[in-house]
Amino acid sequence: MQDQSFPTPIVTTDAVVLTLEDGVLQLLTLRRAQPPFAGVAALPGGYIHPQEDHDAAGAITRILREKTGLGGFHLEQLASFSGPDRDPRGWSVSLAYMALVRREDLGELAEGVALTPAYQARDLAFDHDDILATALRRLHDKGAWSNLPALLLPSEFTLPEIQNIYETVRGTKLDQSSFRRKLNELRLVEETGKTRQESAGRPAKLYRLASGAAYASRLFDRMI
Amino acid sequence: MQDQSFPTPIVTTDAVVLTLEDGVLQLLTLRRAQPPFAGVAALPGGYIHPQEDHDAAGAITRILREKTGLGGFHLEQLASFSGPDRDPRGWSVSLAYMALVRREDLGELAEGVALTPAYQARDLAFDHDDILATALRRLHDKGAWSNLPALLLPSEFTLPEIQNIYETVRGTKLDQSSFRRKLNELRLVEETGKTRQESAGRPAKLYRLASGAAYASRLFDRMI
DNA sequence: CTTGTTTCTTGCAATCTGCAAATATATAGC
DNA sequence: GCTATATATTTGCAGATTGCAAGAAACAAG
Repeated sequence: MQDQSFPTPIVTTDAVVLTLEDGVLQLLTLRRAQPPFAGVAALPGGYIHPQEDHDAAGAITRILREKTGLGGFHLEQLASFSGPDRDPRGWSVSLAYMALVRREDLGELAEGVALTPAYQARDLAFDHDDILATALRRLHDKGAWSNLPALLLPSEFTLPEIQNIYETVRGTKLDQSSFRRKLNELRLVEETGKTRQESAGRPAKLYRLASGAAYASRLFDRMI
Repeated sequence: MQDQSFPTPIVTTDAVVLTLEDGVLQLLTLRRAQPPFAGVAALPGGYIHPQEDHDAAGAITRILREKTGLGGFHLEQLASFSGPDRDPRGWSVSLAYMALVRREDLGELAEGVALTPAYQARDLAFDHDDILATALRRLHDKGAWSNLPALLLPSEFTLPEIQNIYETVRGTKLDQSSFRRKLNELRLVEETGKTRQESAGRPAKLYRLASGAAYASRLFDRMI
């Protein structure tokens, strides 16, 4: 750490914003107005403003608010992505975050903002395909032992719905009775007293996330 | 991502280098020669050199080689640390890595380089205490389901030794028969045919890490 | 050869999981 | 209303996994 006689990297921050719509995991993208990659879909992101941002998490929070109106979501660091080629403007670093949002908290989508099925999204600007893949992997991993996937659900949901999001992020079917046994043991959800019925069949009870359960322990002992 | 009319953050990279000496987890520190924090122990780190570094991992690899002579270790990204106060020179970002090294690959320690017990290390320069805490947490978490702690062991080790490092990073005792059963199921280790005897008692067989086992699945189904 | 020490192995009760069947509550058609 | 169909929810239990504890093995020292 001597004198800094080197060109300093460009520093940006980007976010993989995920939500659940009709049982499908959706990625929020922005169509870029300016070069580079003008017209291409990209993760929301931008420069850090040292004068106003308290840290990188504060920067991405500000950027998400400015560009999508979003406020109130689960935010966690993903990783950093760096190198000379990922941004045509020069050697750059992106501090990548993952944000999990309830669809109802997203409201109407502003101009240029779109939702696309997360597992099909491709050809994003920069190396954003890689960043997305990292987020999906993280969600997969934490799906084995945390309540992270549940944060995507609406405020009230059914047991088939919560099982479905876990199956989606894990990419496997889960045993229904085992899943519910765990939900009870961990006190992850609590009944609202209401029920809901789509199509024919027995109505499903509605649940909400239990207040204290920011993080449960693992869901299944034997989940990989 | 419009014009960059803002002061750009300082970008550095730092590494928590851990190794095992006499069964104790040790942190590699450098005594700082220059301000800020001259004379204080710090994690090895430095500026990224966009001209010569292919990415941040390349930068920290170069820095570790230059400052400690080290080459050949397990390296993984930890997190980024950012903000206006962590470095007196201004708003900064550190891309933090964790490196796990065999003590035998570290050789003689160069001037200014020291090993200190990782769980007792305190009052490091900058926010390096926080970075160390993040590394120890990561090692704790991955100790539940990966072979990461085993990468700290010498090339030949005994079963009590490998169990000890897992118990150290997890902070708990593990059942001996269960631990060995898993080691066998996962084919994490293989016998060398040799034995070793310290003090009294039955000699311990020597093992090496199995070649293919870069990452096993979880060690114990029920480990948190 | 007996005792002490450390390593290694085995047996088994208690717990956890996955499968499958049974039960509950609705709609739709007659 | 009654039956068939559909979806949600619960229950029972065989089989797998784990933690505990005791046993067996290999060496040093007296």
